[in-house]
Amino acid sequence: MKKPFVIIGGPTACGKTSLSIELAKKINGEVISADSMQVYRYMDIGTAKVTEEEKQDVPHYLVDELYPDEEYNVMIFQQKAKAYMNQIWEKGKIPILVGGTGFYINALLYDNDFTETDSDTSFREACYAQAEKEGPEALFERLQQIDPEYAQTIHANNVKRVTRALEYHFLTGEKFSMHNAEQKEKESPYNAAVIILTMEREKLYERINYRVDLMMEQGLLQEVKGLLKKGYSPELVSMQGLGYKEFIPYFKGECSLEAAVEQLKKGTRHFAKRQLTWFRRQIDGLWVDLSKADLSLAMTDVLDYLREEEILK
RNA sequence: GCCCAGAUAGCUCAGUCGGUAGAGCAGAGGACUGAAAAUCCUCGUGUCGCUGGUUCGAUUCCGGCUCUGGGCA
Repeated sequence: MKKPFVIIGGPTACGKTSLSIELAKKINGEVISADSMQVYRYMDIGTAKVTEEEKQDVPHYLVDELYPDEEYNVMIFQQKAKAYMNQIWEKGKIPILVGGTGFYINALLYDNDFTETDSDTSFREACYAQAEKEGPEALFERLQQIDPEYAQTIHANNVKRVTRALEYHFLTGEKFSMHNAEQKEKESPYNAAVIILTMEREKLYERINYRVDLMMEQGLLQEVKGLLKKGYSPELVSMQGLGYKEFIPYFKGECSLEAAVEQLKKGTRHFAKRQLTWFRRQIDGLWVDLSKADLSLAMTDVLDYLREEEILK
């Protein structure tokens, strides 16, 4: 008997948080965050993290669990999230995965395998050095030699992806394309229902722009300054998040505050678009357009869907 | 009222020595399977302000008009 699992995805600023909390109260659920940035402590305003007040006593996991200089990636997310799911089921409750990081959602939903390897980054660094020195094509040629199938699906300029494929081959002796093909075959081990929240593009962009202005009023600049003051380097993965990296040039005196804010708005809009692309192509589910339905109407649709999918009786 | 400059893609502008046009930004689409809020790829037809004239042919040259800057009174 597969266990019930509810997933709420969607682009940033579309209203995932409030819907997920309402739903959790209705179906006796607890929330696990599928978000690569909200895990980090001290990064509250810029990540639009749920506040204690918003939570309304609904337990949340994978929020505020790491320091900004700690590593986080799909594999760590997957391991932690699985553990929390089991805890939630033991209580007789339903886990609700909420977030905008589609890659993480997939990883958990299909229980993809991420082979454990050591965290030695010397191989990667050598790859970057080569790409830097001889150009990305030189690195890409190596991939064409060992895994032409994967090379065909990827662009030579995507040094990050090329490097990962080379690293995978280096560590396992196998082709990355084979591994990926296997993972794509997988069926979900859960009785899962996926709800994807969306919104008219224009309205979503308006909300994003407005939310950034609000973040500035709430003291985003002080938050970023505080992180730097604590000694967190701009190089950290956490500091590459939207709402953080945009202010580094400003602090260096390389751009005006207005320019940094505009950059953040633009970056967030582009991000929302990429998220939508991911959900469209990668995951089937119920799409709920929040620009056409208010929260209570959307909730009715969601509950109907959960009954159809036999998550609820 | 007169003089000068401009009017070209949603925005800022380039350009066509006369053969119906192109950059940046904005925007759109896509990829992704251990950095994913990251990384990467693709996409530019618009009455060239309106209206006459010259011309085989005008967005380009000439005249008039309208609007917008700036200057002089």
